[in-house]
Amino acid sequence: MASERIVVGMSGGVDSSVAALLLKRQGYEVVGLFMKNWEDDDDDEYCSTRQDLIDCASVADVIGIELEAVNFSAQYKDRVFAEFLREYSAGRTPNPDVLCNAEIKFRAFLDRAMELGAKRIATGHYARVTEMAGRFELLKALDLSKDQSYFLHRLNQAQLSRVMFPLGEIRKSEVRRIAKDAGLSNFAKRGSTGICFIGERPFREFLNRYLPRNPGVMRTPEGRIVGEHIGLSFYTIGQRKGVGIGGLKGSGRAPWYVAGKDLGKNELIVVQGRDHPLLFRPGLRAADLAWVSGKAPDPSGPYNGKTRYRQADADCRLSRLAGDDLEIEFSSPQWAVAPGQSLVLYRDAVCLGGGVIQ
RNA sequence: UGGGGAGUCGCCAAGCUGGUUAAGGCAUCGGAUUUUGAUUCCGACAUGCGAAGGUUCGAAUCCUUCCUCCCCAG
Repeated sequence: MASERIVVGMSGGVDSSVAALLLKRQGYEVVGLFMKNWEDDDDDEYCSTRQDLIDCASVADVIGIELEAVNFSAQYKDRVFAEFLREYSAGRTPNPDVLCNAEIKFRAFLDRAMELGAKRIATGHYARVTEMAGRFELLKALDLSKDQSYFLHRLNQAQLSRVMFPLGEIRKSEVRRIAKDAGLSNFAKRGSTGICFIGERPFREFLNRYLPRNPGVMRTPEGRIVGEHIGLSFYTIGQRKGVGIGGLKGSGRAPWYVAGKDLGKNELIVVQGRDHPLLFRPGLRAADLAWVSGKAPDPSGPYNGKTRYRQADADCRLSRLAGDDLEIEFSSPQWAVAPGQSLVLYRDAVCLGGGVIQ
């Protein structure tokens, strides 16, 4: 009796390894697929994909599954990185991993998996998918501290219908334990961070390879010049590190944060103190909307919104909903809302989708 | 040039009626957290107090000279 063939996106980390392991144990015919989507442009100081592939191979061997490798660098560059640079150039703060999921992992990768004879794919994401009468819902992971539905909110029905998240109901600590018990060599491997596929690296240097510097003045909302910036693109709202203002005569002892950008004048607006009122927004506008169900949510309902990954849900309501553009109001003002980041709406554990903050 | 004030870590800034390991904050750096960017948390950070002498058991703290800066006079 032929079992269903599942292609698992494997990164070399514990999560995707255990995802593959669990599916194998459930009797699926599992094929591991390793993605290399970023060609290292120069030094490989931060390039760990070689080790990742080795880890993958080791795990695949222990689990007893096939492993293949694919390279979507061209697609990544066109559909994700180009947009990433466009956004930064426009002074905003994009979230490339949200796009990466929608365009690469759950599109290019999914397509390849289909070609390999699979009907569904699986990843090590912490999230859940449920089906009711042919309709799919994206849910938060049971382990709320690891929930990654925020990054997946742009997935649509067609994509979700072909996706499995084996870790959605397991705690991270449990994942490591399973890996250890199964003899997977990467059971204690440190989770990867940084932009997906590009990895962790000094961000300002990295950006500087693609964006020109354009120095200007830093000033307070009152107009006092307090420093110089290297280019508006290199800062994000709410940023403290790198502002570099210290010990101004006559000012308090609180640190300084980026509160805004004046693109026209090339000025960075900075304020002192984390509770400065200009750092808080009562609401926001989002565009480029994407809804998991395919339809916009009912404007009347109360929702929870996230303005960034790993932020506590914030009560909010829709104050306006046009075609591809909405406005919401939070019941309490939100800190450092950054244009370019995603607003993701939830109703309890259900991730409804969202848009890009304007 | 006279009169006054000030020179302590990259920046603010305690200490200055002599005796402490020379506070603290910001910045910076390192780490933790984190599949974006941020935020947050933890840690590091002046054998040295403008310089040189002196007094003293002991000086950033007292004395002398010099250097630098600021203000007011001319």
